[in-house]
Amino acid sequence: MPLDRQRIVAEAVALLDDEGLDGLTTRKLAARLGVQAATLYWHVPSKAALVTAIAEEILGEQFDTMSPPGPDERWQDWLTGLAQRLRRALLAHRDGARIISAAQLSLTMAAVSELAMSSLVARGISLRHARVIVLTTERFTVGHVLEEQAPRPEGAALDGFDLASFSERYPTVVAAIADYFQPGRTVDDLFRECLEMVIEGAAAKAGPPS
Amino acid sequence: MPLDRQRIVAEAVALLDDEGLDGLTTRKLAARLGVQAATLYWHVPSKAALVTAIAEEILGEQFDTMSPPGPDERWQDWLTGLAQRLRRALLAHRDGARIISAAQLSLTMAAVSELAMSSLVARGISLRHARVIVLTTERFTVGHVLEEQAPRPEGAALDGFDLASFSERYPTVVAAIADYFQPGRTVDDLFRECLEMVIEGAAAKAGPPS
DNA sequence: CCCATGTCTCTAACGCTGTTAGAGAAAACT
DNA sequence: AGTTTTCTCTAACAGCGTTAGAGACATGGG
Repeated sequence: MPLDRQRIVAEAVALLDDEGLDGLTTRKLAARLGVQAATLYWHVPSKAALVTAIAEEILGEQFDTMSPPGPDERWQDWLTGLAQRLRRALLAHRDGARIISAAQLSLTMAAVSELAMSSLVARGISLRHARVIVLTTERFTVGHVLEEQAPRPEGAALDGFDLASFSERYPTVVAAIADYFQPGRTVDDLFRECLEMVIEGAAAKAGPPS
Repeated sequence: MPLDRQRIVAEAVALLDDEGLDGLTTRKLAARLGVQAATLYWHVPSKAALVTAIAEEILGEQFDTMSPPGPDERWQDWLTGLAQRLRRALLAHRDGARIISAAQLSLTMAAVSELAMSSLVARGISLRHARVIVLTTERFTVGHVLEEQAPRPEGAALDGFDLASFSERYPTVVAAIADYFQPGRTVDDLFRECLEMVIEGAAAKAGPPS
């Protein structure tokens, strides 16, 4: 069975999950496919293009089917669901947010934006506002997941890190983190609250007269 | 004059501005300092630590002095200014947002969060809400600038990119971009509008009873 | 049947990266 | 003067993305 682009991308995603973006290497990927590294270049023009293809693959897992908001659905709720799917797509794979950031131009992302903006416009929101709302939601989501997936600082980076003096200097931050580690609460709750806030701002901006 | 950590970081920022994050290399940096690459490792433990130090330097340029909101100042306006300063810090240097994302743990950023959260708490906002507000604002800002600084896709990546079919498939996105290129409007306006929206959501969430 | 053409993979290498080991110079203390 | 500490050097390692060019293999034409 000959190698093809789709198998390469699929195996690249698997390698990404195993080793992260920094471990995603043309040689390791080739080895997994039982092939020499140079061979990949017959199917894929560059590693940057491979990363973009990975991004499409990852997004495609959550956005293979997209539907506009139902007639009785508030656009706020629909957009919230969209953002949550985007987050789920990024979280489903290691360094997912970094992959999306590194991707050069994602058609899937364009399709998401298109559907979102046009749906808002269809609800009577101005094009400019729709753009602001969708852009803000997307960029916040990516920014948020980017930090969610940031590696817990290892021992090496924490030489001379004194928790006591940190707590003294930044008591509110520490208290906020402590609150965030309360038993019932999860990282999903935090995202939901933040997103809710963004969407609330969107509603305020979109339909003050409505 | 012997080499010291501060000179290394300063020159690293200059190199960053000249060549971007991908061009920031230990050997090039050493050459600029008239030294061998290995020498850097006596002053800095690793490149990751160097990137973190660069992040601190960049943030420090905008946040060397920080003051809480004035007694007559709305916290919304104050927080808006803070986010705008953060954006300015990131935009002031090439790949600034990527640098901040790659940094492992920034004390300056912690100080910003501390001041922001405690200022909101001082205004009667609950700790949890303050955390959500500050986190959302910060992450949105980083996510936004990250895309602002993303390289314009080059000719190489646009093989087989057909603008006509793109406009056909994603008309709303294209229209929104066109709107955004109108003569009077700048990228700063777009950020301001998005940020305004976030802050408005924050106000709605923070003070429903107030 | 043989040859040519395209498709796919190989070996080998280039220049680059971050990083380490260990030698040496120079300056500062004892 | 001798020893120790501070700083820089040379040399090298393993790994990276990428390219050139040689070969294997199948396919289709004369």
